[in-house]
Amino acid sequence: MTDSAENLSSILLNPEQREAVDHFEGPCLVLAGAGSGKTRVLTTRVGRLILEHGVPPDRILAVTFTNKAAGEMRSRVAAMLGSEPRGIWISTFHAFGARLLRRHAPERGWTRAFAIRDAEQSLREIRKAQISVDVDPQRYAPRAVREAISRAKNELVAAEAFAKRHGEDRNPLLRRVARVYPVYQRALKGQDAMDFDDLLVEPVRLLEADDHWRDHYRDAFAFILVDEYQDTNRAQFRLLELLAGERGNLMVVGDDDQSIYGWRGADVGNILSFERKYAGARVVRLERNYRSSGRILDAANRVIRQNLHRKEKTMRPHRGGGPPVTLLEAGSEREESRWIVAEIDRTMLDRPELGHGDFAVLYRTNAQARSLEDRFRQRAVPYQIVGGVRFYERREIQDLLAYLRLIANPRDMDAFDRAVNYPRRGVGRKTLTTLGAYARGEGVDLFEAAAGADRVAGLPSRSRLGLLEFAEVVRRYGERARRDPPGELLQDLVSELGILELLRAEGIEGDDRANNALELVAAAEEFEPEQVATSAEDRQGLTDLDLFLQHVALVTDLDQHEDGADAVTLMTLHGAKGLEFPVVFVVGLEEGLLPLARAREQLGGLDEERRLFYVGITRAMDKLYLTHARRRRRAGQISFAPLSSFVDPLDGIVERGSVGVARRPRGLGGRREWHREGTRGSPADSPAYGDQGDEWGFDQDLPGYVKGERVAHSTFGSGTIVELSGYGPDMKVTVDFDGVGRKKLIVRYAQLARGFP
DNA sequence: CTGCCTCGTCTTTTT
DNA sequence: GACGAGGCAG
Repeated sequence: MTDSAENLSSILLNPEQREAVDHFEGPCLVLAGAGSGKTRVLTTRVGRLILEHGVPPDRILAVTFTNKAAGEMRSRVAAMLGSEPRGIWISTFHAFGARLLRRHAPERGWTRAFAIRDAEQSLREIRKAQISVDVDPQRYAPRAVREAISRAKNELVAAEAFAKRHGEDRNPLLRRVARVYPVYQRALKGQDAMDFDDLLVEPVRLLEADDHWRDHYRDAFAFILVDEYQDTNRAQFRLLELLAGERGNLMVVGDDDQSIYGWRGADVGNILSFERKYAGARVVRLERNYRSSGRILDAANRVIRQNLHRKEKTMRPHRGGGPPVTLLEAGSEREESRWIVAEIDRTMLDRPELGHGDFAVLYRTNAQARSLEDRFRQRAVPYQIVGGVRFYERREIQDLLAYLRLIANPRDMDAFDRAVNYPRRGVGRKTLTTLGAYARGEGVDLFEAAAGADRVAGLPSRSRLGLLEFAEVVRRYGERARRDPPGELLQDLVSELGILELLRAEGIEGDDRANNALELVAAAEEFEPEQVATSAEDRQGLTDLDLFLQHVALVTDLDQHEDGADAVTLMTLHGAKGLEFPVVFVVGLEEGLLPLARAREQLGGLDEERRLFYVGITRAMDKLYLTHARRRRRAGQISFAPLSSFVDPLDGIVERGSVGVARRPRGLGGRREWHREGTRGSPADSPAYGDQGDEWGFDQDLPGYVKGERVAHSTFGSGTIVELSGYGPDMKVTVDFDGVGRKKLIVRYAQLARGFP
């Protein structure tokens, strides 16, 4: 980026970009297609507001979705202005919410040191809540319950309102959620904890309820800018609305074609709502693409045109044709990985100006990273996997964090449960039940009960001792936390508990785990409270440990992507949004994987998958590869799937190749459905079916049932196939029979009749 | 009573 | 391939 060298007013902008940058007061909607320079527009506008309009930086609020995007904006603004403007608010929605709540949580019933629960922790809390209101976690998956609660929060439906609305719902899940949600919410509050969604919801409640603070912040944030606006959910829209007020100095930048977070409650409709709410808003469209070659852009346009409900726009190339898009068919994911790594080697020989950092491999699911990683390792090609098993979600990290959380907040029962028996202290389920009963009887919390384990009847001496020792450690560190920095606390804790020795003794992975623990210590030592709470006033009453924990909860691995690194980037399509690479591989283009099979079950799900594909394509600057594997291991099973239908519109413009695929007659097995195969006993296990010349005969053997197909059964009547599994004689179908419900049938016995209406 | 083992289920994407 | 549940041995 040469922006820093350029004088602000001489930055090259096209007329549309200039219009957006020049926009001063009032609402403005920027529809910015992929690669149209939206970050440049946002950062340049921030620069102009400060330099040319004299707006104090602390009255500018810029919100993004990811820490990565926030960091990018921050550094580009700094580069443009020579240094980071003091006091400017650039952060993610969630970090912004957390920052407001650090000031105002007491008005909402939490303390300012509130704990932030990550997804895993929420799940455990929900499971507990389910059990307490007698909703069987086996029957109602806690994940599904969490999703429902999260959706409700995103739509600003509080627990009581939800209970009232859905207590008698026809949908049995929602009826259960109506019971769980209030209990879950009370449990969080009782432990001084919030989940991610609360970080958005509670600020909204605060501003809605309190005129004084609403006016205060409206005045404080004279100008608001929002990146990736298409990904906002209802709560976020409301928050913006409250902050912008009537004045509406609000610039939102988004692209409906890149809306890929619908599953998380994002509502593209917010683009329409914006136009409705701010009827006089200026609308600017950025349709010139500066990133991709003409060929790549052509492919992108062809793909996205398949979506019907979109704001019509066509990205126009700024660059010439470039090499053709390559479509590769591989026999298996191993072949796919091999070929990709080999192709990277080849390309680097051809084009010595490229480094490993110029390549990216993008996939739909994190699991796909595995076979790629194997191959990159084998061939010693440097790579970085971004996302996946997140550092802060690792067991050893969570164990240590649990101590810190409990030290900071003895009310945190999730932390208590996790830390109390780590390292092993002979405290198991029974001991905890006994302790819990005692605590309830005495009206104290678990932590106090543990500290008084002496007085608890019916505990084995080993458990009693363990509890006392544990309580003593936590108490002692709790006192230290008031003055000592988190790095020091953690360092001492790790050595006092003998964590490293314990982890190293675990065998193969032990050393890695121990190193991770050390990395956490290092992260704690490097932590500067000023990063999180800039003003001394915001830090008042909070320990550095409190701030460290709030910070950690909002950091993900995705932020650790290094642009400068000499390594191929491996990440999900979701993770790739906002990035660009000279050479991009979009892999796993199979029906059922991209698009994911489950997406078909949701309204608009397929369109969202296609947008995801579009996002992947538009990351590429010079060369784009699309790959698919005929056979792939998924969830311990082998699946077969034909080429994704998403590639159809590229017919005729792609250069095709294949590797490790036996030739087969056309017209056979061309059906667009993917089938799952049991590994056990299937011929795929035998060495004869290696990577080459593999599944000859497989496709032909598969009874041609297709998901969605209508069938009839002598007893159950007619129905629709909703699931296929198993292989050959073991093949099973799940059929949703009209009026009878779902039945899983073994094809061999079921004698299904086909071709039913 | 705790801890280890096996079994079965489900696994999309992320702040 | 990960995690929870449930069973069993020490």
